[in-house]
Amino acid sequence: MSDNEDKALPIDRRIEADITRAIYDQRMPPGTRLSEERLGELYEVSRTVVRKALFQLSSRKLVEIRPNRGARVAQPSAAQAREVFAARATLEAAMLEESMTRLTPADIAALRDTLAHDHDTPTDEADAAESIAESGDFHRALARLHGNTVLQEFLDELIGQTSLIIALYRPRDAALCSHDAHDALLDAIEAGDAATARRAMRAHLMACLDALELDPPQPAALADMLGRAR
Amino acid sequence: MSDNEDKALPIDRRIEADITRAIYDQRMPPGTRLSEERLGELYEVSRTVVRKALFQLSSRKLVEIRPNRGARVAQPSAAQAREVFAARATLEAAMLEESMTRLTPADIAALRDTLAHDHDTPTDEADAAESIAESGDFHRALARLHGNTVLQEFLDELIGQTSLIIALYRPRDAALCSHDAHDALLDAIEAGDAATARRAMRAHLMACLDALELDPPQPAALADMLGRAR
DNA sequence: ACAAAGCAAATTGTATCCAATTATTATTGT
DNA sequence: ACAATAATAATTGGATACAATTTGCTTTGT
Repeated sequence: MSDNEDKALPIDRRIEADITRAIYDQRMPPGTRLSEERLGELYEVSRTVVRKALFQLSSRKLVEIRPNRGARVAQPSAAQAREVFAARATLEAAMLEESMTRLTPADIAALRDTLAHDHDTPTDEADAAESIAESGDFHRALARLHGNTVLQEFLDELIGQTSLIIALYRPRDAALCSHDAHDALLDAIEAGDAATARRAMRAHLMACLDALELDPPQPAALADMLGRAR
Repeated sequence: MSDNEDKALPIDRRIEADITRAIYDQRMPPGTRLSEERLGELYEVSRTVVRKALFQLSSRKLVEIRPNRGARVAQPSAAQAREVFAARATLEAAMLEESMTRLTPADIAALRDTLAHDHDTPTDEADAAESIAESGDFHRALARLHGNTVLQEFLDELIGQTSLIIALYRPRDAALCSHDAHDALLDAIEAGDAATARRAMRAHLMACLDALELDPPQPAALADMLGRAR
């Protein structure tokens, strides 16, 4: 009875879900090799079904499959990172603006509850992973209020990719997409009109993007590290 | 030398592309069964690679795979149809509004050329299929001007699903997403500001949606067809 | 003659096997 | 001792074989 959590969903879906969760929770860093045979023996299943799961994951851009070279957890480039955030800004701003007419005070209260619940966690150390996951949840909850499941699912994909981007490009200490930022965003939503909310959302996402360290970490500074070479 | 068009792309990609094109061109109606064995012998390839292609297609929602029941060309429900059009309206309106600052007269001229090229075709009869494909091309071209490839690819998916929706729900004669409508849209873009263009795009897509016959074609009218039954 | 159960054919799901490619290690020559 | 090359091991791509499920048909009983 306490064997697997979801008993109904097929084994390949379970593998997919497990890897997805591991990526979201920052346990599987970008670049991690995903050997078909290894995964197969882990789940006691043939490579056939593992391959199926890996292909599904690659269609969501969470893993990258290079021909004859196997699958790895994807490593989005800086350019891709910028595009994902730009896409999120466009999409989430538009969705929020359209939601504004329908947004009830109860909706906003519910969102605040989610945030308050998160405030308990100290946000101190390496549980930044949890903070990132919760940030995603907030954006997902906001999108759900819009009501369009097609856009919801697409945003889900983008948020998933954002996990990888943050894992790759977040500076050592900086907390990203802080709860405070979400609080401020909610304030703007509550107080302002549609256009204001739209701008606030875009500003928030662009701030998150700016907090990243997308520029290469000194690729040519090698000489310096070797003393007074060259 | 004249064997296959694209020699470089792997066989599973080719199958995928062929089916995609067949759907776009309305040659493969929704609901068409896609037997793994049949496709395999058609392309002289094993079921393994056919399955791969079919799964890719299902992730783009062009085919529907039901466990142990095989794959069919997808049949989006009326509810899904509405959501896809709503998603397109939100997305394309937002993208267009953001493009407006960058849009040069040359861009608009290029778009008009595409439309003029299409005007040649009489739009008379069953080549409505071609008209539909060209309509998609117009929207794709417009999206390309925005510059974000992530949103571009997503819109591509939505346009693909739109092919299925039109195949399912377009009334007998009515031409959908007419060239005239696109001309008018371009006029609005050329003349107006960002907000105007946004509204024009939304109005255009909603007009397309309204032209569809989404309501069930008299599911309870069966009795009438059978004379004075009941 | 009709309904229901059972049987047979076809189709999908999964495992295993072989071929092809890539990565790693060993070897050899300078 | 190092570089380049050759041999070997490991891993993925694809085909075949078998198991499980579904579908259509036949048969049987009332």
